[in-house]
Amino acid sequence: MNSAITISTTEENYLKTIYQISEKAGKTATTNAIAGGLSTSAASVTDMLKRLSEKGLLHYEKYKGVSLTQTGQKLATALIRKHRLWEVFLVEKLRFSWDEVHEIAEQLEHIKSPELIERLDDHLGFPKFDPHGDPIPDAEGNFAFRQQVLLSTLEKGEAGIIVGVQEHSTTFLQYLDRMNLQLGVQLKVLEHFDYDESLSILLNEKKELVLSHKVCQNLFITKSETT
Amino acid sequence: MNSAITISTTEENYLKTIYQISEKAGKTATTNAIAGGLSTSAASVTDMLKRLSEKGLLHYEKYKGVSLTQTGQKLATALIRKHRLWEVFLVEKLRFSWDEVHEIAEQLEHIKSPELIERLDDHLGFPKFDPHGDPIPDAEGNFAFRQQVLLSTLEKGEAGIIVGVQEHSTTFLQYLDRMNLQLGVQLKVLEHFDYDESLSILLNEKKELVLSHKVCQNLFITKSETT
DNA sequence: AAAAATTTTTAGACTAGTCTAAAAACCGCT
DNA sequence: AGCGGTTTTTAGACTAGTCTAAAAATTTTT
Ligand SMILES: [Mn+2]
Ligand SMILES: [Mn+2]
Ligand SMILES: [Mn+2]
Ligand SMILES: [Mn+2]
Repeated sequence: MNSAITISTTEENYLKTIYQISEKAGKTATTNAIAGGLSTSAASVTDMLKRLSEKGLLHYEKYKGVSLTQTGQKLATALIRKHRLWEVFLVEKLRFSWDEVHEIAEQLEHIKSPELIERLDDHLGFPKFDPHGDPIPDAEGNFAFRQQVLLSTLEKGEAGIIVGVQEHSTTFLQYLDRMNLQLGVQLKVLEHFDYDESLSILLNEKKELVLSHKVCQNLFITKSETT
Repeated sequence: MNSAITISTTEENYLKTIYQISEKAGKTATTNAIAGGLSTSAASVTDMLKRLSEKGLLHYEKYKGVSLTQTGQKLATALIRKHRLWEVFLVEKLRFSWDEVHEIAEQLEHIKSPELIERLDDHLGFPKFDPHGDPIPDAEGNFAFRQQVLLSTLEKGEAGIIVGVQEHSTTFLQYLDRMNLQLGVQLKVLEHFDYDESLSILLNEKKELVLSHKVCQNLFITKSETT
């Protein structure tokens, strides 16, 4: 039945990058964008696109950009699933902090064993979100949906809970730690400063603090009922 | 300081195989033996030996076989450490059975992160032996020693505890499971049959059973005081 | 000690993945 | 419709790792 295609780690990384680009940039991924995402040359990308197209993992037409096939998408989401489950493992079980796990998960996501990942999922209690608040797709590639907005869109007086980050850089994550802005923290907007679009917020109904616009644009919030 | 040599997964596998061959076969590993251990051609091995020698990981002289340098040995034992710790993880935490873990550990052992492996060790409670009874070297490459003999060397009346297996094949491990011959099981030799060198043993002071010579030559036992 | 058998090395070729430089195609603008 | 700039593809070369076939060295047998 299954024509048992083997897929290399390199190919997997291309698929994942293409998936992530297509996801946010609407539909097709361009050669240059892929090259950027993988820190490789455009020439290498063109080469690989031909090979992946040959294997039926994406639709490729010269100069037209690419989009993943059903099969290609399945492989990409499986990779994201593995990446995020390993991140949960590293944080929950091995006590790594959220800014240390991405690089290790980049390696672990390529371990090949369907049984392993299902058992890991079980071991972790079937988490739906990773340590950065990103949704973990199920084995079929379906992501959980969650109502969320950027903190920068909240009005004065509105309240909510931090549920995720948009940017994943180490410096941002460490900054958040320093400010006690972990996932699950409850906050309320006290004041909006038009001058630089910074916000004054109240953390856990205790600490008051001012956040720059840049920070507010990178924090996902689920609004709570304001009584 | 550290000239930051990078080492590929392929190179790691060569080092591990050479270490394991040198260990049991006395001193130097031959080209053919390495080729056999890695299921590759002798020509490929010669090629790689030159490269690893160039990198200072082993001593190579044409036609004379090879032996690992200090550095090469450190890398090899680090790999064995990782392999065995991951096997413990798979069995203890993810509930795999001992005949399913080797292949997965072959992949996991190549994950590069010193921090990861030390945290894993901690998480597992610093185990000294893996699920097959093989010793887990510490971070310096030192193996724990344990008094052990093959079951086939026990005399009638002698008793002991199963502490390891010599052969690691799936069929052997599954056979042991079927016969309830797990690590830690206590046994006593009831009778020795000269005809085919099989042994009649008493398991956990309860069940009696006859084991072939082949089985007895692949089970490690730590003798207990016979009162 | 020479012949035969075995092991190891060399030579040459192949694949996956990468690069740089140059050519070709595409896009926006006049 | 054509020019200029940007993007993409092609061409050609390089590395790591592999292979087969043949040559060279070593070991075993006679
Ligand atoms: Mn990540
Ligand atoms: Mn994440
Ligand atoms: Mn193993
Ligand atoms: Mn083992």
